[in-house]
This record gives sequence, C-alpha cells and structure tokens, in this order.
Amino acid sequence: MRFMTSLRFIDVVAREGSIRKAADKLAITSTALNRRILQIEEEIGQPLFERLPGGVRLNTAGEIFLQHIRSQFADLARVQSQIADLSGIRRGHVQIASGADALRRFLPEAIATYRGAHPAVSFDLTRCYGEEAEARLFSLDADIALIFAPIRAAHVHVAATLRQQIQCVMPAGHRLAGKDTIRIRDLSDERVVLPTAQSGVRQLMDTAFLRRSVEPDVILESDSFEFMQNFLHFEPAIFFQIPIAIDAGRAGDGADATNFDERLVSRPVDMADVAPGTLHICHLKGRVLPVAAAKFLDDIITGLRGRYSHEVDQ
Amino acid sequence: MRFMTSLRFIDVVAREGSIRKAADKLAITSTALNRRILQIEEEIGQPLFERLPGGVRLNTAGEIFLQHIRSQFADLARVQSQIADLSGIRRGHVQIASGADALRRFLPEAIATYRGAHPAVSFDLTRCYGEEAEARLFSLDADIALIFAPIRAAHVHVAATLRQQIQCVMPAGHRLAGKDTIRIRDLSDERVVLPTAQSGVRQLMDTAFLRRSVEPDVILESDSFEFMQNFLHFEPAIFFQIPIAIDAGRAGDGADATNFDERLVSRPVDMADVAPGTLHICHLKGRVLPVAAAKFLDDIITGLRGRYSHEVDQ
DNA sequence: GGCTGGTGGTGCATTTTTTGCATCATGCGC
DNA sequence: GCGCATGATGCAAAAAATGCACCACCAGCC
Repeated sequence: MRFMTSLRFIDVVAREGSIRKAADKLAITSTALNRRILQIEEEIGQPLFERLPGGVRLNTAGEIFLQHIRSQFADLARVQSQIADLSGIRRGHVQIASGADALRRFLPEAIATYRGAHPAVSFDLTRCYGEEAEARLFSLDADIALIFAPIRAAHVHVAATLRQQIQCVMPAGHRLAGKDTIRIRDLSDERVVLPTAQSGVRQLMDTAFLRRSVEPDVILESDSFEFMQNFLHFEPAIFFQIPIAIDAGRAGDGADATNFDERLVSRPVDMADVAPGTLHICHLKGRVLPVAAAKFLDDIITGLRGRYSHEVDQ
Repeated sequence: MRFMTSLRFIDVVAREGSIRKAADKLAITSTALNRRILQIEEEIGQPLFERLPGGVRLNTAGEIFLQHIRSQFADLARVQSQIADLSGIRRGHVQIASGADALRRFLPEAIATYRGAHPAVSFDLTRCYGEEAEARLFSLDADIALIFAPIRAAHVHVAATLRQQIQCVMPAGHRLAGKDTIRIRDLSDERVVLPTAQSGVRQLMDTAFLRRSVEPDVILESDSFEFMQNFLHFEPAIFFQIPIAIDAGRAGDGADATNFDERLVSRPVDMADVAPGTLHICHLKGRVLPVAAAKFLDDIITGLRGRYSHEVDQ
C-alpha cells in the first residue's frame, strides 16, 4: 500500500526508537526517512517525536497519532480481507496472542482444522502472559488473545470465558496418583514444579499455598510446560496445568500421538482449595475483526462449547 | 494531509460518478486522477469502480473501501482535534445534521454558547430529514444528528432522547386560542398549515387525523417553519411544531428578540389524540467522536436536561 | 450509417517530489 | 577532550506524478 508508507515508517521509527535504525530496517537512507517524518510532523502541525541525544521517542501527540496509524492498518487489513472474501478467495491473516496453556493442544488443532477449511488463511501465534497479550490487542499486533488470568485493562472485550480447574500432573506411580482430587495440604513438602510468577496458574497456586499455609518443595520453576512435563520423566514431582493444556484435541480420542503423555496422570485440585480459574478469549473492544479472525474466533468458541459446554460463558 | 490525497480522490470520484468531473473539481488532469485510481486498484488487487460508458460507479469492493476511507478521514479528524487539544488550542469542527425543528431556536443558541467557550471550534449545520440524517452519519458527513422521527437504521446510536408533545401554533385571537389543549376533532375543517410529508411532525399529525377521521382544511404545505409562521400573520390558520422549535433559548427568558412571536400562541395537542414524539440525538454507532463534537454533544444533552428534565432519557 | 459529445485509457515529454551522498551540529559516555 | 552515536541540511541524481495529445469506446441523434 503505497499511500500508507509514510505511516508505516512512523510506526517503525517509534518501535526502533531511532530514525537511523528504522531506516536500516526499511532499507532506505536515514535522511529520506528523516524528511518523511519532518514532513508529516509539518502536516500535523506539531512534532510527533522528541529528539533525544540517543534517538527519538514519541511525545503525547505522537502516541495518539501512532494509535491512529495502527488502527488504520488493522482496519485496512479487515477491509482487504473483506474485499478478498467477495471474490471467494477466503484469504486472510489471523494474529493470536496466547498463554502457554492454550497453545499446547488446543490451538494447534484449532488452527489446523480452520486451515483445513480455509487453506489461504495464515496465522501468527505469539506466546505471552496476560499483560503483554492485552498490550498486543491494544497495539493491534494481535487480533485475538487467550488469557488465563484476570483481565486488567478496560479496552479488552471478553468474547467468551472458560472455567478451568487446575490439574496436578504427576508420574503414574506417584503416591498421590490414587486420589480422585488433590488437597493442597497433600502437597506439603511434596516436590513440585511451578510455572513462572507471571503465569495465571502460578498465581492461583501461590494464593492457595498461602491460604492453606502449605509450603511445598519447589524444585524447579519454568515458563515451559513442555520442559516441565518432560522433566517429570527424570525426577518424580508434581506440576500444574489446566485441562485445555492436557486434553487431547478431539473429545473421546484414543491413544494417538497427540494424546497426553501416557506415563503421566492428572488429578484435579480440590475445589475447596482452589477455585477454577478463567480462560478469557478476547479481542480489542470496539474493533471490527477481519473476517478470517472473526470466523476463527467464532469457531474456537463453538469448539470449546462442544467440549466444555458447562464451563463456557459468553 | 499529503498521504491521504489518493484516498480523498477516490471519495470525490465516487461522489461525482466520473473521473473527468472529479478531476475538474480537484483541479488536476483527468489523466493524473485516472492513473492514481488505477494504481490504487492495482494495490488493492481488485477494481473498485465499474467502468460504464457514462462514467464510473463503485462496485461492491469499492463501496467497502470507500466506507473505510471515510472512516479513516473521520478518525484522522478526531486525532487531529485530540492533538490540537493537547496544546490547549481547543480547535475543532463539528458537523451536525438536524431537522428543521431543532435549528430554529435550540441549535443557534447552543452553538453560540459553545463557541463562546471555544471560539476556535467551527460548525457545519445541514438541515435534513431523518433518513438523510442517518445517511449522513453513516457517510461520516455528520458527527451528530438531531432527528425528530423514528430511527430506522441499526448503525445509529441514540445518545439521548427528548419527548416532545406537538403544539398547535395560531394567532392570539384564534377561536381555539382559549383552550388549554387542542383535540384533533377541534381541527375538523379548520384551516391548517402542514409541514412536508417527510417531517416527523407531519407523520404524527397524519396518523392522528386518520385515526380520528378528521379532515382539516390543509391550505398550505411547506418545509419551512419560518415561512409558515410568518404566513400566519397574513391569513389565520394553525400550524404545528414541537416545543424545542418554539421555546426561547434560556429558560424563563423575558420578551427579547429571540423569543417566540408575540402575536402567536401555542397550545399542546391533547395527549389522548397524539402521543408525544421523540427527538433523537444521535451519532454513528461505534464511532469515537472528535473531542469538539463529543463535548458539544455532552453540552446539548446537559442543556436539554436542564430545560426539559422530565422528558430527557439517555 | 455516420456524426457528435461524452467517457476512460495510454505514450511521451515535463515538472515535481523523493532519495542518497556528504556534511554539520549536538549530546552522551568514557 | 575524544570517540561515537544521534538527527538535521544543502545539493545533485533518481523516481514519481503530472499534463498534453491522442486512442478506443459507447450512446444518442440526425
């Protein structure tokens, strides 16, 4: 889009914090870029950047304008996908920000299924924690966010929620594997593996440990569920996940390769100790999503309702 | 805004229905304009216009894209006003679409008052009927609409409503001037002056006449309240208005020049015959108004609540 | 059937705009 | 104070947009 280049340049300069670095990235000279920016600032009638000795930084006007630019780009993408839709092409691009939970089993299958129906739609998945996911929605770097944590910002619209009870995952031979539900006091002095502090699961568990005055033996912290799960094959311990990160894709699926590790079992934490957390499926409030993103959002909500009907709200 | 010129050009071509005419209006050659359009169509990947022997017309893709363009312009205006606001300039431009009712007394004073506080804000007032006002909101040619008629389109957001009982206006010496309220049957064979069929007042009156099987003596139809009011000085008759078109600006105001004509009196139509109509104060759903427009909208709603507290809803 | 008056589209020379190079002025860190 | 980064600017080259003249097309009309 030729008529958007100057605006895209501003976006890049803002992200890079330096005209020269941005110029490198854009494969033009710093002087050309500099002049484009000066020109736009003149047209706006006010500077958009503060000139600092180490580069540039947006001022307030610039932040307002950048937000406008990003919304223009997002809207242009929506319009393009809508126009492409007219000719039956069904092209598009969907940007997703997700916590580590949903990207284990749920999203890979959901995306693959969607792409089966619409092969010309491409996806972009960024793993991040709640706060960053919200920021990505706001900066229009993400169309859809799946956040297992409380929603902080008012600009986030929650399209659906999914209640998820935390599960203890342990080797099949673990002494707690025989119980139906796990009480927090069962974990006293038990070896546990915890996700990082930013994770929603961790926050629920920390609260529970504190409330029940239980101090488990935390032998490992990680931000990778995959790593933690594999670790359990070498040292017996307990780690915590929500069902969506464990369940096989298709309900009632047998023991195929995508199924949950067979040497591990999962048992829910007792509701009396930890209330179910909430997975939020969100997009930016007031935004009209591109057709592909809107359709995908609809699909995953429908899919979740099929699998977890009682726990899905809208 | 240099980077928006191509887009503005498309808007003009769409409105003019011809590249050459649009080129004249834009003071460039038709060939330059033609090539800009071809270029954008190439960038979009699809034609936006159908080429007809007599000119061009938007196709579906073009209509989608034009709506996008207009929303971009409106949003740019909002951003500019917001940025100007930062430096305390309080500049801005407010576009209003209003029926003939509100522009008689209410809007002139409301705008003047607002401009007293913000002299750098300019206004644009277009008089039009409900349907056109809604279209103007949609095409972003109006920020705010005041419509005394039912709202048809789903894209209109009603920020506030004002219930208004229709008033009969007549010379002070008229035989009906002594009554407190006027029944429809009182108007049988009475000489009346009616607003045009598109007007909300007219539609309410037509319904009432039909329901009560009353046939007044319609001696004149006009779309100008001012004309009808002045006409009454030369031939006694009754015409119909809503309070907002009659009431003096400031509540409790004395007999200054802006007051209602002293040789005329107004009496409400009996509620049993005609239910109060609704003045809708609207903007486009989902749209973030420029600061000036948002502030003005807020002001007039507050003003109306001060004057007609019981009839205002939000 | 051909003519007229309108439309959009295109090749080419001209003008305007944008870009890149060389260079300057400035401020931070060492 | 020196080195090294930053953004800004003068000037010439490159690129893009423009205007002119002209083509192809279609509808209405004589």
